[in-house]
Amino acid sequence: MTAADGDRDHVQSLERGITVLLAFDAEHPNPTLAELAQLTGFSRPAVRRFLITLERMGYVRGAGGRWSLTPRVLAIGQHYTASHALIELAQPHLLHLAEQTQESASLATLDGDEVVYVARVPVRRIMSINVSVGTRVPAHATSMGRVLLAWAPTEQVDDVLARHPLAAPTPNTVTDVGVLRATLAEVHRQGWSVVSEELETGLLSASAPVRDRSGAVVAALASSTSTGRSTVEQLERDVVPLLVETADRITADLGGTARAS
Amino acid sequence: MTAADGDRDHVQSLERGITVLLAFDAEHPNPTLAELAQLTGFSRPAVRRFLITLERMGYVRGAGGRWSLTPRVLAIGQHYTASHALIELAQPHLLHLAEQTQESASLATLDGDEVVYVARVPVRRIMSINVSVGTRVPAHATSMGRVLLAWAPTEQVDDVLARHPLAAPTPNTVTDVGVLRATLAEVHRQGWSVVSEELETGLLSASAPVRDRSGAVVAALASSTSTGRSTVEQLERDVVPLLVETADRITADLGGTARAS
DNA sequence: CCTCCGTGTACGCTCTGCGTACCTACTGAC
DNA sequence: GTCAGTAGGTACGCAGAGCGTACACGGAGG
Repeated sequence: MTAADGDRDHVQSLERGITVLLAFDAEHPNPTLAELAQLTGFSRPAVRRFLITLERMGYVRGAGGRWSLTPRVLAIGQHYTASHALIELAQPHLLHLAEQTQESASLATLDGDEVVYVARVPVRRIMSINVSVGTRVPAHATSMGRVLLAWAPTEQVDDVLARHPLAAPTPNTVTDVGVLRATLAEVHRQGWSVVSEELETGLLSASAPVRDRSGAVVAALASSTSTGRSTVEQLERDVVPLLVETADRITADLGGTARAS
Repeated sequence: MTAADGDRDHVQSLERGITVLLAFDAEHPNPTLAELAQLTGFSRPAVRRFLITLERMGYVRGAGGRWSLTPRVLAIGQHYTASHALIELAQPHLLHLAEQTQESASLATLDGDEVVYVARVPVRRIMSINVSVGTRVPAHATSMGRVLLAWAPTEQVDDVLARHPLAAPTPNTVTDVGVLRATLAEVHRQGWSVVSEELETGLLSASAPVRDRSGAVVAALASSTSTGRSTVEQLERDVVPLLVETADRITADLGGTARAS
């Protein structure tokens, strides 16, 4: 159409259909057809076609002029989990870590400039937001993100640090690129990271890298607590060794070795 | 095309695109383009178009002739969670229940003849399969399924029980329709369900209903343990009251009351 | 009664999406 | 070195999938 759209190898209906699926959220849990049309910007008949297709596939349900997502939507995410052996493998180790520390244990991966939780054993509610598998947080402000960035390709790190301004969820968040680079070097050297109150006030967490058989860091293991129950010093002394050991064990399960790189 | 396909209001490209996305699984975590074409039955150029579209949306990544899912896929499932206030609301109660019982706590919903876990706090690994949010199990063989069916519309129950043969994962699984109906009536009457070793040998679980403000049962809360650590009698005596109380509290959070119906 | 909200349907046009066919790049056998 | 045999990319022309406009309909509220 408008020349700029001229994208070859782009399947319009697929993107539009997924856009419709994603239009369901906390603000619009049971939209009407007209509402969805407005939200997505597509015509009503178009949205209706997508909805009917999605309904046949079992992802949405229409009743009384209102539409809603079905739990089958959750199955889509399962395919990510299933296709990454690491996640299934890590589960028992996360449980063990959570039991030993009596704190929430998490496994996360880097996606762009964000950290994505891919497995989790919650113990207490510490964060204000409800962290679950799939939740994303800014990488530079978390111990998991620091670990993942510390071993990431240079260009990827540059890319993340180049974003301005870097989000600062708390007054403590380090956003100075120079300081961050130094921190990453330090994390790389010592093999773990502890971050205090940079993502959320009162939140404290430690993280260690998990490697695949090629030695590449593919995930970060973390244990999170609150400033009310622990301190940076306690974490470094008591939790970090356990964390590193657990991460190395997951690495070993993946067929890797815990060498530095 | 072949007349039989003549389905109006069906968007082919959307269904095909999602089919490509779902072709990634444990057996095919890093397929090649040709592999995906074979798996889905679509032509290579078609699959390529879908992949490129999905890649632009951030759901897949292609490298070295191999494709893989990105963690962004998990975000799709988040929309289900976000659009159901119940799930977010229930989280702290699940944590509390898990802490008090020192056993895994789960919240599930009915979808067709299966129960789908929609929230979960794992404590120990008891089941052989890795249960996570999105996991599906046959409804008739679980305490959660029994609870959900006990309050489901008659026709839905008929529909589930009409499936032959009903799956029998263990020798203990009740598959006799008459017995099941009697059990459902009993569950409805007493307000909870305990099931022993019908889904998996050694697995024991109790469940209670969660209602919305209209009084309809919308989810089942469960606590699971193993025959090695508890018995049906212990569960009924110690866990069921706690379970019912917790379920009622979630119901109250939803603005409902714990009346029978 | 009419109006305003909403959904469903018909229909013709266009451009999206289709697959065939062909080309290129790499790998390994011999 | 050649030559299959494998893979992925691309061009292209056709068909029909998917598009939006326009209209019918049904219920709620004035």
